[in-house]
Amino acid sequence: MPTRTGAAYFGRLAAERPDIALCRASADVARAAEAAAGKSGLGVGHHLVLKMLAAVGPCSQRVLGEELRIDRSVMVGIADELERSGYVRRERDPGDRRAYAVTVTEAGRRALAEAERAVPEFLDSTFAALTAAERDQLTSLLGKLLVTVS
Amino acid sequence: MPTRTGAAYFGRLAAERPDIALCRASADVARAAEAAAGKSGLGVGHHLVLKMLAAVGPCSQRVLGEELRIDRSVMVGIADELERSGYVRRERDPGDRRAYAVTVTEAGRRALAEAERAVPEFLDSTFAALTAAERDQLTSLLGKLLVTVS
DNA sequence: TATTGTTATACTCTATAACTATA
DNA sequence: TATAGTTATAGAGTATAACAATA
Repeated sequence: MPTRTGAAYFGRLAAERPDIALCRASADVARAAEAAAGKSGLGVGHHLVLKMLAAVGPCSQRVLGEELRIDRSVMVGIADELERSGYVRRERDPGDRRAYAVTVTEAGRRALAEAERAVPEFLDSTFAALTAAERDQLTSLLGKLLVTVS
Repeated sequence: MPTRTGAAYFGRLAAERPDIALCRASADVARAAEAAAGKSGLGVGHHLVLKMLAAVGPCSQRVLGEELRIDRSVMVGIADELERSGYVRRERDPGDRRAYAVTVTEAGRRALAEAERAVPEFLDSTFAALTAAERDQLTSLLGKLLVTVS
């Protein structure tokens, strides 16, 4: 039997296996996000840490990592780099001197604001195949999924 | 300022950033898939290769890799392991002697059938938070996304 | 020249274990 | 004992470059 092309097989697979569709879509989106993040000079993890700090205030590295699902051993490097860039300060938490109170600086807020400006365009191009309503639907479905799985 | 907990911050983030929700949901699902695949003895990639071969007939490693998005250098190892398990044969393609015509064996079909039996339960538990209609919605939305991004 | 399969290699992500200083 | 941060390391997953055989 000769070799067939198998073209368009993936479409059938994705229709049958939401898990596979989810993982491949995620890989594509993650790659696009990395490319977009690269332009602003902030990695995705750095961006998220800055964003969370700006939203909830000073946090320990443990809390940042738990919420953002970044391992503490990885968080060390992200905090190092953010600190070296002047975007973050590591102050000791007076209530628990083992922990840092990681704090955004003004420069960090500016870098975040600049990175945030690129987000709508990134989302629009990445999710261009979906209408606004469909995008909301997707967000809602993923939200339900996340509650149980994580 | 004392360190705050930041609990439930991720929910807000996911509601605002479908890309992040997608990537985290995917990571969770992939982990569940790996665990489920581990039980049947077939890795996820091995399972997919067997499934595609059973569905479309003998394929070259290149075609398998392109469709399943597995790099050819990785496909070598998967084909090696499937061959060593007796699930696949590598016959030379008479039409192009550079390429193999990778072919499922009977043992391969049996292993695939057994692995496939575990899939519905895996999907039901992984996507338990969604109704059947919502699961279809998700599949359809991801399908639209995949067409453009990939 | 280009392509299939192969090998070696590298890079990212993630995870684990062990250590320190604090609790 | 347990926890926060740190370091080193190891394992996946993915990607690149170079090579032999063939087209």
